[in-house]
Order: sequence, then structure tokens, then C-alpha cells
Amino acid sequence: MNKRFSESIEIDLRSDLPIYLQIIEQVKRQIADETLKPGDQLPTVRALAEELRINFNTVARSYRMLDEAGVISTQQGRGTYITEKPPPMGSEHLRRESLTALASRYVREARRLGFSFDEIRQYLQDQLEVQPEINNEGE
Amino acid sequence: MNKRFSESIEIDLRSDLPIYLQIIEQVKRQIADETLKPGDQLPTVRALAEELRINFNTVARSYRMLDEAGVISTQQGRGTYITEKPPPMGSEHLRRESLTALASRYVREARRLGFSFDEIRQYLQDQLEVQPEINNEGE
DNA sequence: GTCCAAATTGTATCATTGTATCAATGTACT
DNA sequence: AGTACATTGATACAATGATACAATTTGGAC
Repeated sequence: MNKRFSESIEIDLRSDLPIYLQIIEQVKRQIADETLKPGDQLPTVRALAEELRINFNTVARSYRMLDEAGVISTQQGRGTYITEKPPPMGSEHLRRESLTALASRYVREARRLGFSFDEIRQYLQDQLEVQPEINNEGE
Repeated sequence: MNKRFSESIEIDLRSDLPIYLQIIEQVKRQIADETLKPGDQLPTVRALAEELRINFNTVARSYRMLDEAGVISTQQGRGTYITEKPPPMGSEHLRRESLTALASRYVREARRLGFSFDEIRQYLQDQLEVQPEINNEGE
């Protein structure tokens, strides 16, 4: 059902950001951009773990924290679902939280490659000029 | 798994060369002569430390510096592996390509969330102010 | 339909592995 | 001596993996 979701999740084992946080970020982001809608079922902890080649406990940890945040609902023996009424924090808050996470990751990885702040800003500017108002680019 | 590796590592406690540097050199050498191949897992810091009768922090230090050099990938809770791409970002060209890819992704995902260019720039600036400068020691 | 065993799904607990922080040791230079 | 720095050791911690368990669903026997 949500094969599309598990396929669009990407984790970087080399990142210094823990795997379980990477999963949390991407789930929240896909809710914010409506790739995931209320009521949607997420992959089982074991299915997603196999997809990402990681231990299912790591996925379970992500799901548990998302559940505690009220974003999803985990039900033992049933599965995990996007909360019907997603407003524990408001979609606008979730949306801005996602952008912060994206910016944070960009800076973190760029710094890891040894780039200066000016270079990080410059390359962003280049991309803003290259990517106009269009959305869908094959990934 | 890499018993062959740990058995073939030899350190000299009387050498004026620090232990952690001896380990680094031998790992690099075994990668050069293909005793160690990309994807191979190295012994755990504790296993190698016990083998060499030294403190596991010393091995951890070697692994950390090799990780910063891009030679290996240390992953907390998982282990350490030889980097898939053996050339540790030697060329400036590859390094800049990586930054372009990171910037491109940031812009693409942010646009997908519906943010304006100004917001994308602003959130990046916020992160640049939050994330500290890293002290590059070694190499 | 009812019941029960098996499969499925999330949970709990502990082991394993790398990380962070500080202390102890040693060496070089005043 | 005394100071400063590098190296190594000790300890607590964070992230991930392995295993056994509990709740729910599923499917066949009756």
C-alpha cells in the first residue's frame, strides 16, 4: 500500500545524524508536503527496516517517538497510521520544522565536506537560480 | 569476520610513533594493497584493542581520524566499514559536485514544501548561525 | 457463527558498538 | 621544578542489534 513511501525514504549511514532521527524527519516532511495523508498506513517496522537494510528496532524507535509526538498512531498487532487529525502542533508548525531540518542537514553535510559558510551560501544561490518555479524533477 | 586483519596488524609499543598513528598507517596500507576492500568491516574498537593489548579508546581515535579522512565510515552501534568510494574525495571537482547535490536537494525539497526563495535563504542563514565551526585537527 | 492455532505487528529488555569527557602518564621546553 | 602539550586510560553515555514477548488479525475446523 505504502510502497511509495518506503521507496522514497532515504537514509545515509555515514551521516552523523542518527538513523532514527533521519526517519522521523522524513516522515514529518512527507506529512507536511502531503505525500502522506491522515489515515495512511505506514510500512510495518520490519518491512521498512528490511527496505532500508537496518534493524527493525531502529524503525520501531522512530515510530514510538512519532507516536509520542502525536504525529502517528502505533497499535500493537495492527500497524501504524498517520493520525486522523494531525493537529497536535499544526501543519504550519510541522512545515517550518521540516524546513529547519532540511537546512540543518544541508549545513551539516556541507560543513562535513569542509566547505566555508560563504561557499555554502553561494552554492545555494546557484541552485535557486537554476531551479526556477518548477517542482517535479526526476529524483 | 576480519580476523585476518586484526591478526596482521602489529604495533610496536617502543616505537616513537604513537600507537594510533601506527594503526592508521597499517589500515591505509592494507587498503592500498587490497587486503581490505570497500565495504569490509573492521574489527570493533574493543576487539582490536584486546587483540593488541591496548585501550579501546586508542583504537577509537584511529578510527575517528580515518573516518574524518574519508577512508572508513564509523557508525555508532553498527561498526566501522571501509568506505565504498575508496578515493577520499581527492579531487576538488568531486567535492564540489557533492555540495551541488546537497544544495540541489535542499532547494528541491524546500520548494516542494512551498517555501519562497527568501524563506529558503533565511532558514539556511539561521542554521549557519546555529551550527558551530568545527576544529579540524589531523591531516 | 465459534473457537483455536498460526501469522503478523508493535513492545520490552539487554547486549553490542562507537562517542564524549575527563583523568593519568609521559615528554619537551623554559 | 614547572608548564604545556600529546598520548593513553577509565568511565559514562548514545545508537543500534538480537531476542523473547504481548496484542491483534487471519484462516481453517467444527
